[in-house]
This record gives sequence, C-alpha cells and structure tokens, in this order.
Amino acid sequence: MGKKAGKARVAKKSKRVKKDGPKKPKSAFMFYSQERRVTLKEEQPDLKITEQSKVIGQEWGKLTNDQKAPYAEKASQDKERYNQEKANLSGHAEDEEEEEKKEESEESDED
DNA sequence: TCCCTGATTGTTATT
DNA sequence: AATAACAATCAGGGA
Repeated sequence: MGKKAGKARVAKKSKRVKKDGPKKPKSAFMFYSQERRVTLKEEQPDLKITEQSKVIGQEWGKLTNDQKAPYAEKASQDKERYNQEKANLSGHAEDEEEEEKKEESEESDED
C-alpha cells in the first residue's frame, strides 16, 4: 500500500463541476454510490459526504466483478441513454420534416 | 441568493 | 495513448 502504486493520481488542477447541457453517463461506481450513500446514511448519518466517498471507495475496491456486474449493467443502460441523447441532439439539428407526435390519453375517471 | 469546494472512481471527450 | 473534466451528493463558506 505504501507503494505509490505507480499511479500518482494526476492532481486535477481545478474541479469545476457545474455545467449545463448533456450530462455524462453515470459510471457503475456512481450507481453504487447512490445506493450505498442512502444505506450508509442510515447506519452512520453523521458521516459527511466526503467521508462517505472514502468509505464507499474502499468498499468498491473490495467488490468483485460479479458484485459490480449489476452496477455495470446499469451503467451500460445509462450509456445508451446518453448515446441516444447525443443522437437526439444531432437529429435535432436536422430539419425535421416529419414529426410524429402521438398522444395517448387514457381515460381517468378520477376527477 | 447563488456558486464553489471537498472526496470517491469510472467514463467520456479532447488532443 | 494520455490527460482534463465531469458524473452524484450535500453541507458549508465566500462574494
């Protein structure tokens, strides 16, 4: 562990993370974080966000591929979501001569 | 009031 | 190939 692990995390100069527009797809780690943050909050509600990240990061490293599998799958789905979003953006630039909009309203008797 | 920072890893985009 | 920036989260601090 003391080893530099040969990978000195490239110190990010600035971390500006607040952008508008198409958001990047969430990675498996992100999905794991969302679920873990909730449960972890129940167990240790006093943990700060940054501390949760540390704990989650350590546990994530212990997870096996099988454990990450379900999360990776979600990531794949989100990837497609992003992929379509991108395609949608491109498609939007094209002149849409045919636009089919279908509105299906079900009858709701609730009044 | 609004924007940025911290801490994690993974993915995307850019060069 | 390698590097920069950003994805969720949330509370606090600065302008």
